[in-house]
Amino acid sequence: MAATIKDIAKLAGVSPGTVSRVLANKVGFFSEYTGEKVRAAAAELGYQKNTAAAELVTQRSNVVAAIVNSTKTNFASPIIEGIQAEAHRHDLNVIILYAGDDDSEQQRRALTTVIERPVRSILLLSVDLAAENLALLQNSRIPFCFLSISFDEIQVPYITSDDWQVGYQATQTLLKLGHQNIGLAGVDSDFHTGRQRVAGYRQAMREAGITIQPEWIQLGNYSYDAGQMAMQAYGADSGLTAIIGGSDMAAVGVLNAARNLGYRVPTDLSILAIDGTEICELVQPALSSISQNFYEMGVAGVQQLCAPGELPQKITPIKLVERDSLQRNS
Amino acid sequence: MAATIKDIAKLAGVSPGTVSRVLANKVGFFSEYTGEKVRAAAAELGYQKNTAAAELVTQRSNVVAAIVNSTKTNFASPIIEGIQAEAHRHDLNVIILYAGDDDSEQQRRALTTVIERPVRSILLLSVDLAAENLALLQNSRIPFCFLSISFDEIQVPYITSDDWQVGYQATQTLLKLGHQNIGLAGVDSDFHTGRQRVAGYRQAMREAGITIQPEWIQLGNYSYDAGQMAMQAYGADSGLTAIIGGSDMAAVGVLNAARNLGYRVPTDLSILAIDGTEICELVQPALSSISQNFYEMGVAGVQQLCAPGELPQKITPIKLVERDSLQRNS
DNA sequence: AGAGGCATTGCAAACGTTTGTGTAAAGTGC
DNA sequence: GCACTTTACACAAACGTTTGCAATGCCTCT
Repeated sequence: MAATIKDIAKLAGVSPGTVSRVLANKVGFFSEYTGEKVRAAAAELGYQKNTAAAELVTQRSNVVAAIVNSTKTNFASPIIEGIQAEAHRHDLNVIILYAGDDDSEQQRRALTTVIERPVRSILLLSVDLAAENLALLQNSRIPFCFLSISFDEIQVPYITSDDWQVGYQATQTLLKLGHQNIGLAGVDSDFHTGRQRVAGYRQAMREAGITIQPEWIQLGNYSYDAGQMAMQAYGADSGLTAIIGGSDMAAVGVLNAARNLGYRVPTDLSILAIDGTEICELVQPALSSISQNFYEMGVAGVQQLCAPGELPQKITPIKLVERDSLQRNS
Repeated sequence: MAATIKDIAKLAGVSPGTVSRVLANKVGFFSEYTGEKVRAAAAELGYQKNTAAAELVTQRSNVVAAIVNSTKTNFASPIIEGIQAEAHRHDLNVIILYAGDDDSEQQRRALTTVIERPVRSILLLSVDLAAENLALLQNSRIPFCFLSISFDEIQVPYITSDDWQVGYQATQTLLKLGHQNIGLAGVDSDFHTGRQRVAGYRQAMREAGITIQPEWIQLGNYSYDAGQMAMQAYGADSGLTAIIGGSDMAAVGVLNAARNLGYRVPTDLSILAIDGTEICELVQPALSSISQNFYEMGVAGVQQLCAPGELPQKITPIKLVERDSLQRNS
C-alpha cells in the first residue's frame, strides 16, 4: 500500500540502495542531481519510512521506553518531562507504557510489548517489578534503569532520592520547629523506599531523645485514602502537633481528614508533605514539602543509559520547600 | 546476539517454519512431539520474539498509540485507563507519546515516531494538531481518532462531550440556584471546544434574560494560572455570586484566588468546575462539577478504531456531580 | 597511453519473521 | 494392493530497509 524505497527507486530511475543513501543523507555517496531526483520522487509518493524494517537490519533503535506504574502517582509527569527533554538532546524518541499498580500480569504485558520490539533502553518509573518480570527484563539484555525507587535485596541500576535522608530531614525540619509528637502517615514499609523513610524518621526522633509511640506511624500505600485513614486513626485528640505525609497525596488526605476532625492547619497541626509536586500548591493551605527533583531524575535516567559504564546507582538531591502548612510549636 | 527461531530450529532439529508455527501455536500443523521439542529449545535459549520482524511480513500490528498533549492536563489518566482496559479486551497493546503543549515541532516528532512504525491506529487525546501535522497524519493512512476535542472547520473522527451542553448545563445549574451574575473563567475561545462552551453559556444566560457583562467572560488556557488570573481580574467586589471554571484546574485557580481576595466559598461565591477529575475531591471545599466521562471516552476511542465504518463522531454523556462548592443565592 | 584515484551508482546479502506450496510418509477404504 | 486423503514437516519467498562490495566512467598524473 504505502510507498517504499523501491517505488521511489523506480520512479526516480535509480536503485533502492541509492534511494536509501539519499534519504539517509549520506553525503558524498550521491550526486546533487540524483539527490534532487530522489527527493522529488519521495515527496511525490508521500513516502513514509518504515523504521521497523530499518531497525531490523541495523540492529539498533533510537526509542527509549518509559514504563510507569500507574496513572495515579502524579509525580510521573515531571520525570517524563525530564526524560523527554534529555532524550530529545540525544536524538531519541520516547514511548510510555502503563504497567498498572500491583498487577503483575499487566506489568508483564507492558514489559513484553517493549522487549519484543527494538527499543534501545527501558526506564521504569517507580514500578516495583514482580520477581518473574524482573527476570524477564534482565533476560532481555536491554539496558534498563529504575527511577524513583530503590532496592536493597537485589542489585540493579536505579536513580532516586536518598529515602533515609527524606525521612530524616522531614523529621528534623519539624523537630527544629519545636514539635515533639510527630506522626508519619501513609508510607509503605513493605518496600525499601518506605522502610528507609521510616528508618530516617526513627533516627531523627532517637537523636532528639523522643520515644515514638507505636500509633504515630500509620502505614499505607502513599495514596490519598491512606492519608485520610491515617488521620482518622490518629483521631481528634491525638496529641500530635505535626504529621509527615508519606507522599503529597497522603499529605492531602491527612489535611482534609484533619480538617474534618476539627483541626486547623497549621495552627493546631503542622503538615509536611514528601515529594513536592504541584498538588502541594493547589490545596489550601499550600503544603510545605521535602521536595524531590523528579525532572532531574528523568534527565539522569536517560544520561545513565546513554553513558553505560557509569555507576549504576545515583542519588538525586532533595530540598525543603516552605509553603504554608508548618508552624512553630509553642 | 539474542536467540532467533533459526537457533531454535537448529537446536530442535526442525525447520524455522515449523518453529514459527509451534510458537504461534497453530494447532494441527505439528505433532505433539515436535511441539515439545521446540518449546523446550525455545525455553533453553531464552528466546524472545522479534515482533518488529513479524510485523514486517504480516503487515499488521497490535499496537495502538495514544498521543497526549501534555503532562499538565490531568484528565488524561482516566482516558488512558479506559483505552488500556478496552485495548486489553481486543488483545491490543498501548503505547503513549507526549506531544507537548503548543509545540508543533514536538507534535511532529511524536507523530513521526508512531507513523514510521507499524501501529494499528492512533488516538489523539486533546491534542490540537497544527495543520501540517494533521496532513502528515492523514497522509499516513493509519486510522486515527481524536479524543476530548472537537472541530468544526475540518472533517475528522472525534469522540468528546457536547461542549455546548457543557457550557449550557453548567450555567443552567447555577441559574437554578438563583444566581444571576455568573462568570466564566479560563476557557480558550480560540478553539472549537472553548467556543462551544462559551456559546452554551451565552444561550443559557440569554434564555434567563440576563445581560452578560463583558468582563464576566475571562478567557484563558484552562490552566490553574488562567483561573487565578481570571479571578484577579474579577477582583474583590466583582458582583459575581457564581463562577464556572473552564476546567478543574482553572476552577481550583479561581478558588484559591477568591480565597485570597477574601471570598468565602461557597458562602459568598459558588464555584462550578468543568471536567470532574479527582482534583475536585482533593481541594476544600470539594468542587462540584459538570463531569465528563473520560474513561468512557477512552473505551469508545478504541472501539471506534476496532469497528471501522462506525460513525466517526461520537458524543459521550456529561453529568452534574454535586460536592461542596455550590450554594443557593438568596 | 597507462596507471591510479575518485565520484557515483548498482547489486545482493542480510535482519527475523510468516506462510503458501511441495512432498514424503502414514493412514484409510475398497 | 491400489488410490486417495491426511499428517507433519521442509523449502523458499516475501516484508522494507541498510550497507559492503563491485563496477563504471572520468579525471589526473607521470
